[in-house]
Amino acid sequence: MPSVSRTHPASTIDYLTMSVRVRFAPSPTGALHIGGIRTALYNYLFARQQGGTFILRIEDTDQGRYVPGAEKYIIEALQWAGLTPDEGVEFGGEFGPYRQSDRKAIYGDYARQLVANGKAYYAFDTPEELEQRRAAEPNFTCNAATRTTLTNALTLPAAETQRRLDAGVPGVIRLLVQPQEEIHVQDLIRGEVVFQSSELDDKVLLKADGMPTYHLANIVDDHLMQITHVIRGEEWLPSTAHHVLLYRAFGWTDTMPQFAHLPLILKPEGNGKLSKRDGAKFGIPVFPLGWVAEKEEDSFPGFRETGFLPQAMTNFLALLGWHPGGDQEIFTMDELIAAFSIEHISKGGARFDYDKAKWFNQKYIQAADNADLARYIRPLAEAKGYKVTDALLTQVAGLMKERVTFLPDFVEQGYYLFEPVRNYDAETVQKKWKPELGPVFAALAELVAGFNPFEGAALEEAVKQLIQEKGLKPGDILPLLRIAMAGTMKGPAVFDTAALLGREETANRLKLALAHFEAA
RNA sequence: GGCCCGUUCGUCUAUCGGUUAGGACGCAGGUUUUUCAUUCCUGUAAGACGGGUUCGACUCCCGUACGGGCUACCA
Repeated sequence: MPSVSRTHPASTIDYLTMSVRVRFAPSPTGALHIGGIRTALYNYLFARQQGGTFILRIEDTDQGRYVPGAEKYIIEALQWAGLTPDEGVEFGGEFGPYRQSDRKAIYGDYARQLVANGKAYYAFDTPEELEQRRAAEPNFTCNAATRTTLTNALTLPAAETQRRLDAGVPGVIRLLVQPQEEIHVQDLIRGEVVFQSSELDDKVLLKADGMPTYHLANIVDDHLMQITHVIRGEEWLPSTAHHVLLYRAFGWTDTMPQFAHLPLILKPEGNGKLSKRDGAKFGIPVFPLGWVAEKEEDSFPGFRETGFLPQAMTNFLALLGWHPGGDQEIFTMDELIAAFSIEHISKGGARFDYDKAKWFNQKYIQAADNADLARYIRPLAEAKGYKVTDALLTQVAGLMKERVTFLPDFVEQGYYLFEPVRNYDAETVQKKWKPELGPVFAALAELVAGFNPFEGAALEEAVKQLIQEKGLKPGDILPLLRIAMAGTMKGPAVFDTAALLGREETANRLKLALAHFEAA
């Protein structure tokens, strides 16, 4: 009879004395999806709160899926989001290397140790042979019921197995899953989840190319790096049974990390989890940073390029699947850290709500310091060819921040704060302009030209007085004044705009607008 | 198909056996601003279904339906 090893409760004492160590372990297979950022965020929040360590490990064991630039992207994205790792690739640490391809030698030894202990075995079936079996037998999987019909160390004479190994015949190492066992996983979010080992397959641990599979590398690294909590996506829940089996096989159950499986982020509309293609499909960013590919159609903008403040994105993501209770919506990073708790993570999938994301951004822009906003606006303004000063940008920020959603809105909606008016709103001109207003405009221009100091409130008072003297109402002139300054009926208070533009430019715009009105 | 997870307003969620089921986004109306936006106010709308357990169930249990994930020498 196979020996039945049971999960014995991990000695909780260890967790009380051991400092928290969590890791974010993405594969460099392309741009990091917003769901990945959320996973990183939760790990980060937990680490910070517990006074623990947040580690970045790169899981690049699949050479076929490796995408150049992806690792750099991941690091940049984490830093932009304010989730800088304490340890990991590019960040150093005592437990490196942190890139699995650089740890290749380690895994083979551990896999062979399992073979030596009878917990794993060599298997020589080729991918093609297995594919044929799967095609022929609907529910075929490699396990206790089928492994005796396959080509492996359990069915081959010992001498033949050795001959193949010596000859370098390609083969893999598979976990020997004992049937008839119950595997209990204690998930911090979902409670106890039970699996029947007879339903599990003999997972490949070491591939024919000598690289480990996710399962092996993950367990070995989490153990070696002394990871205390594994916070990852729900898609890993089914394979957690295998992971528990691996901890048992290695004899590491005492220090096995605690698991927390996060709910998935769902598409904005329709069914299924959010995917890479949804960005293009719905015309919204689903990545933190843009991705620049050789082909135009493979490139896309991210939250950053769309004009999100990183804090707005993280606040939005934090609440997508987690809530501390209470009515608070806006949280600083420090508040998130203080309030975070794994227990309050929801179980059900959360739909990606772009409207909510936009609202957060708007709120964060409104609340931001003008000088801080100026730093974000500068590159956008310079890209348009505007020559700007910090003083100007700070003023623009102050004038516009209550009416924008994205950072680029400052220079797009508020373009007339940087360059001449491009066109005048015809409808307003038609409705408000009368030839007899010409002299009034001339008087206005004169007033402006001699107005000193050129300050908004005082100018407003003077202009309104002038309007009154001419026997007109503010409503007769102010809309036209606005059109002269901005060309549109949308925007900041006219006199604030004029003050920002300065006396000379204001007078100039009055003159240009008058010419336009009279020609119309 | 098999295994696993899930299910409160359209969306994100609160509630941890006793509430007129609360908040936020969105939407609608109003207010403020002689523009737009902001602000503020009001409205809108929910416990998938069926059985239990209980004095009492959104909350616990079972079933069904629906949704999702996994089922690779991918992670």
